[in-house]
Amino acid sequence: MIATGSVPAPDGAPARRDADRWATAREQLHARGLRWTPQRRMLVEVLGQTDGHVTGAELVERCRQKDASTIPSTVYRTLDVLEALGLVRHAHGPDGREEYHVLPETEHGHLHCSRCGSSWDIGPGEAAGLAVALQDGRGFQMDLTHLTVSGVCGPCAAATPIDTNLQGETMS
Amino acid sequence: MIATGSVPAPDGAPARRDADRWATAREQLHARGLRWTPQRRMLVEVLGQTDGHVTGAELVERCRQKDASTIPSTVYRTLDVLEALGLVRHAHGPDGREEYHVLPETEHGHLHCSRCGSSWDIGPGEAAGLAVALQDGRGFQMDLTHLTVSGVCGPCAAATPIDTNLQGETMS
DNA sequence: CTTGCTATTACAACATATCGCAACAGCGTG
DNA sequence: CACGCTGTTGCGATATGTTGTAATAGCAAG
Repeated sequence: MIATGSVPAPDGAPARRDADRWATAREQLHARGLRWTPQRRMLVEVLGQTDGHVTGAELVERCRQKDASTIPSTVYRTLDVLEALGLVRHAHGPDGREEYHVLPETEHGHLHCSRCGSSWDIGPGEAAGLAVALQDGRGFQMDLTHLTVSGVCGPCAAATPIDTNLQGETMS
Repeated sequence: MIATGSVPAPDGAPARRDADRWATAREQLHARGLRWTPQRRMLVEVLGQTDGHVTGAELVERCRQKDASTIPSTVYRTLDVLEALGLVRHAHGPDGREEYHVLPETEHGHLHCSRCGSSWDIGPGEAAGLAVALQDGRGFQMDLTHLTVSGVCGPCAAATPIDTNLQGETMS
């Protein structure tokens, strides 16, 4: 896989425009003096076949399927680089694990029910209230893509009206 | 719920009231058929001397100072139990690591600047907008104590010219 | 005080992510 | 096309949590 610069033909990739986005990866790396290596090429390929969210471990796993010699640290480091280029974004799942978003999805955050484990996307509209409050109050610019909100969804709240909440201890 | 009104806080010293909260830990455990062990006693003691936020690793570390034979898994499992009792809450720092809140602090979330690394608390007021939007829109009850918002704080945003049009170049 | 049920612990193996460092390799140059 | 600067990789070590399991010990009953 010594793709010496003269092989512009991206092997039979699906005719999808998304590919264009990733096709620029190499150029973007070059533009910053970074390199286009087999490992990076592979990860970009995997990402190109991905949509939505993926955990870091999942990406490592998929890369391993293509190349069993894949090293985790390389994958994580490459993801850092791609994030710097704006090709991916990461957030943290409800359990704190890394979770990557493949761009260019609509910017969104996540909602996670701690009771049933389901999760949904949060659009800019719903987060606007918080964003404005933080912006006006502190000039803080919220990063919606990194936002994960935990709580209890409607169905679960309705299913278990009375929970063993001991919080908010009424003292004295 | 067992409203133990047997110890109506002999309010001698203001600081002592915090101790009372932890003093009930044993009773609360018993009330659920759980046990009061040296390990739990130690962790509760450590938590009693803590305020604000602590990472799991930090707690493990402090317990180790009191008892070098402390095992991490025991600490984490005990924290889970204490969380079920409502004595502590956990969230995830910007890097996804566990972060515990010792109650009864005012319920709050966290704000973290990805540029300078500083962080602040978010009060119920600021989060109200989001909470209401999620509640009205989906009947979702947000858990503010588990909320961590990432973004760029005012000073950092001011220090760096606007480049949001390009691929957000998040250094690091 | 002894006994017994079972919640808890210690410990080891795993899982996920990061870091240090020496060897390697991409790619611009001569 | 070889050279060499420097970005990258491989890989072991480390950090932080999680989980399985046999052995231990809290606590209440007898």
